[in-house]
Amino acid sequence: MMELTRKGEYAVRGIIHLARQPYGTVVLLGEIAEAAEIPQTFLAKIFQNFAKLGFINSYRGTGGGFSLARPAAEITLRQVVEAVEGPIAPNRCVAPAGECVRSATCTVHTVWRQVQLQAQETLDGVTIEELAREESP
Amino acid sequence: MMELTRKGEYAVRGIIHLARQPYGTVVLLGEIAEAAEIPQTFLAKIFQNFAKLGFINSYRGTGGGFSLARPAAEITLRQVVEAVEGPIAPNRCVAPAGECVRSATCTVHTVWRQVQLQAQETLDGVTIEELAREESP
DNA sequence: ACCTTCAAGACCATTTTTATCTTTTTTAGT
DNA sequence: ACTAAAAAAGATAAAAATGGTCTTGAAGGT
Ligand code: SF4
Ligand code: SF4
Repeated sequence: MMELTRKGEYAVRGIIHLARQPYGTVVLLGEIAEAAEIPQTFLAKIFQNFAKLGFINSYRGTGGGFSLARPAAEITLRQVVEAVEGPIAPNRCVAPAGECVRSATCTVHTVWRQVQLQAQETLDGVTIEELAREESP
Repeated sequence: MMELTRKGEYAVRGIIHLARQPYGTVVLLGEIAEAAEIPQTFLAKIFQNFAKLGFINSYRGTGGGFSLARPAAEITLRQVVEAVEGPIAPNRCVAPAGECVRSATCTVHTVWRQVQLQAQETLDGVTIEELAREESP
C-alpha cells in the first residue's frame, strides 16, 4: 500500500547523486543515470521537470549537463518527492483537490490527516544535503 | 502520492457500517453497500476476503448476510487496511519482499522506515469500534 | 559546419484499478 | 422435495496508471 513509484525513487537517487558533487558542478545526464542505475531517457523527463521547478539548472551543448540550482541543504526530501509524485496524501479526502461529502463528520478522516501530517513532517525534516552525506558506520 | 485505493476506502466504510449494528447482527450485503455507497458486487469481493481472514462471518441463503466475527474493539484500522491493500510501505525497500542492494548503506532507506513505522503505529492505535462511534461535535 | 547535449512531445507495452456478469453452492422456509 | 434468497467463485473487461522508448528539434561549443 502507498508505495513510491519508480519515478519517485529515481528522482531521489538522481538528485542525491548530483548533490554529492561539489556545489555548482555540471554533470552529464548519462553519468548520473549510470551511477544511480536509472534508465537515461526516463531520468531525462524527471530532470526536465526539476529544472522547470528550479531545483536544478540545465545546460545544453558540449560540456552541458545538470547542476543544482540551490544548495542541497535548502532542498527537502518532501519537496523532491512532491515534485514528482504530487502532494503526500494517504487518502483522497486529505488531498488538496479531494472532497468527500463525509469528511466533515467522518471519524476516519482525522486518522488519515494525522498520517499525512506525520509523513509530511518527517520528509520535511530531511534535506538532500543530509542524504548526500555518505553514511558513517 | 501513496493514496488508498477505492477498494481500501470501501473496505473501511463497509466494516464500520457493520460495526455500527449491535454485535452479532447479520446484515445484508445490499444494505451495507447502499448505506455506505459502495458498488455491491465490489463490496462482495472485499467481504469474501474479510470472511476468509476471520474478520467477519458470512451466512448464505434466506436470512443470510454478514456479521462481525469478533468485537470491533479488537479489529484495528491497520488490520483492515493491510488486509485489502497489503503491508504498509512507503517504498519498496521497506516492504516485506522488497530488497534493495543499497538498503544496507542507503541514507534514504531509514527515512522511509520511519515514515512506515509512524503510519503503522497510527493505524494500529485506532480500532473499528472507535471509528464506528458517531462523532461528537 | 558539425558535434554534443538537453527539450519536447508522441508513442507504447504492461500492470493495476475498478468494476460487472454469470454460474454455483448453501441455507431457510414451505 | 421445492423454491427463493443470498453469498461464493470465477471469468471478463474498460479505464487508468506505470514505466518506459523514440523521434525531432533547439541550443551551445569547437
Ligand atoms: S475517510 Fe471519511 S472523509 Fe475520507 S474519503 Fe473516506 S469517508 Fe470520506
Ligand atoms: S531508498 Fe535506498 S534502500 Fe530504499 S529503494 Fe531507494 S535506494 Fe534502495
